[in-house]
Amino acid sequence: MDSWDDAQTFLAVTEERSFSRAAAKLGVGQPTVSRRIASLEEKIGLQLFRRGRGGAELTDEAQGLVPAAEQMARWAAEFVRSTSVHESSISGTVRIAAPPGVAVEHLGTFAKKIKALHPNVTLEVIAGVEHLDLTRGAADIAIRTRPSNEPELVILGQAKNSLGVYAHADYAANLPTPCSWSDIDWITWCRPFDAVAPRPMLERLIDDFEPAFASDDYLVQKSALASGLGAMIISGLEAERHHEDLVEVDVGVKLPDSEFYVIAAKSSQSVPRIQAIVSMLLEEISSSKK
Amino acid sequence: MDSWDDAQTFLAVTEERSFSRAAAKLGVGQPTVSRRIASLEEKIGLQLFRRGRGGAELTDEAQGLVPAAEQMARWAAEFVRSTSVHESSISGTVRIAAPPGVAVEHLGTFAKKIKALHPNVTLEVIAGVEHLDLTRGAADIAIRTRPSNEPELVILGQAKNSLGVYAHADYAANLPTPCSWSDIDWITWCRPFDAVAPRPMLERLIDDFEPAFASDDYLVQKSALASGLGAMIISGLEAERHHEDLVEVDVGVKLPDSEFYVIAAKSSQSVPRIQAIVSMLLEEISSSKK
DNA sequence: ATAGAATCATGCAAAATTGGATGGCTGAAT
DNA sequence: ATTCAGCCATCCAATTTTGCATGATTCTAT
Repeated sequence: MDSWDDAQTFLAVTEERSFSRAAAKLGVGQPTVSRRIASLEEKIGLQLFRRGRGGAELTDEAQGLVPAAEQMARWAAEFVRSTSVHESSISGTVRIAAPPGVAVEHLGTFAKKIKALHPNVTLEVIAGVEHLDLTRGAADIAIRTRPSNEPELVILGQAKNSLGVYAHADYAANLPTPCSWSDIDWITWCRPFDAVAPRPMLERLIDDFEPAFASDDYLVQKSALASGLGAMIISGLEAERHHEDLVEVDVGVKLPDSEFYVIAAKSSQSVPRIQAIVSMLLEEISSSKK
Repeated sequence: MDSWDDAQTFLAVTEERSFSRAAAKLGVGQPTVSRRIASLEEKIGLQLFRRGRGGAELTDEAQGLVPAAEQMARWAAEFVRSTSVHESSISGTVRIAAPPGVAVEHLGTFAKKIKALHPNVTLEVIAGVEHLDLTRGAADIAIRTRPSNEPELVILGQAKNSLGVYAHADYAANLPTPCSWSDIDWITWCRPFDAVAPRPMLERLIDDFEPAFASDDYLVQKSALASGLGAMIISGLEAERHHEDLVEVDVGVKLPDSEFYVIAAKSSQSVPRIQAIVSMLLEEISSSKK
């Protein structure tokens, strides 16, 4: 009769498409999930998942259970947020989701400022491109490259970064002038992040685009850049902050600015610790805007 | 970190205004609720309930947690319903909420018909006037005297009953002719059902209305009626069905018909066993209409 | 083919949760 | 004033739930 547990377990398996991953997400053991699903299946007399090598796949008959479970999850997150409204001190954990580049480049130093001002706040940065559901509390704040139009979310701020093609001086010296897109040895993302900016843009601009180097790790890309392997598209701010020996490569056109949006669930704004981090984040953004 | 359990327990205590009643509702022991609430209070650092002699009262600071928990409950009920959509056989439990009069008078015999057609369905009749929340699965079907305008509910059918004043022949013989409202010894509801029809109507019609006899139990009222203590307002159908020795008392005016609405949560209609019971219920109603 | 790596299911001991009994408290009725 | 009935908190034994280790299975890659 405990439908709440059932729904929670069911949803986790549905979303993770795996008993073991669902267990990890729920913070329990894999056998527990296995048994819970088995008992739920027995209770309602219907196979919910096809177990296979690749994990667990939702059966057609079980599709109908998903929406209600999703709504429960949404309101569960809302419940958690509402428990934080009255917290007296700015403390706890705040999770920020950001694209890998932004995360590596900006949030580390930002975390330091936060620690200075709010020593009891732990910042968790989730670097990735997965579309985490803020309404469900997968993260508290997201930095995204596209604005959101979900009604439960709100855009708290936005920033523009002027982008440029940068390379190590030694590498740039060997480039022809004028230099075209296809002359450059590009360093960018590889699977599973091959849809992360700026790679899609490069693929649009260059026929049969093939990067000279690619990594799923931003720091690895940067080290390749520093070694003079090729060029990357990064923000001017970033270039001047860390790598004085980087120079901008003139490709004849001005790159469009990259945009970032700071997004949160509406109700997050009434949670003191999230409010505090957001306001620092917005300040950080506006001060770096020039 | 298990906010789902927390929310469930919190909501139960909020609604029952008592740890022990909440425990009963959840099907766990009272100490369990006590501990769960205590641990939740500790977790969020806020007293949620004022414990007192009369039970547990929500503190002002905790009011904000209610809406999210309510929504979770709503979708939990929805989840349960969705698990029943694919049930192959018409079986399980169907809960019908009805005003006490209707419940006693009609649903007993109705239950017999259902058992004949669907032997695996258990009918649970909740006789009462509390406004049970159908969207949360407190009941599957409700018979109410007023239509509902909640968007999540749907009116599946309605019926009219012609009402009349009935009394035992011996009692009626001693009434003056013509007979007025205040001449009659009325038998009707008492606390806590003093707002149930037809008592409010009687109080409107008769100054300083005081029933000759009142009970919170419909059967007790009927037995008082049969004993010739006084008169009751019941439907003609009901009068002729059970009590051949009852006669209608002419009070000079035709009483307004009483109306009943059969109501269910929208999504209940896709649950086979509920669908089956509803269709029988509607048939029953239309056949008794004449 | 065959080894391998990933999955979910199962057996069993350990840990967490539970509930019954009990105690303390508070306000109402005698 | 005192009993009383109802409430929640606490203690401890019993049950349930859990997790680790292992087994069975299936598809992939060599």
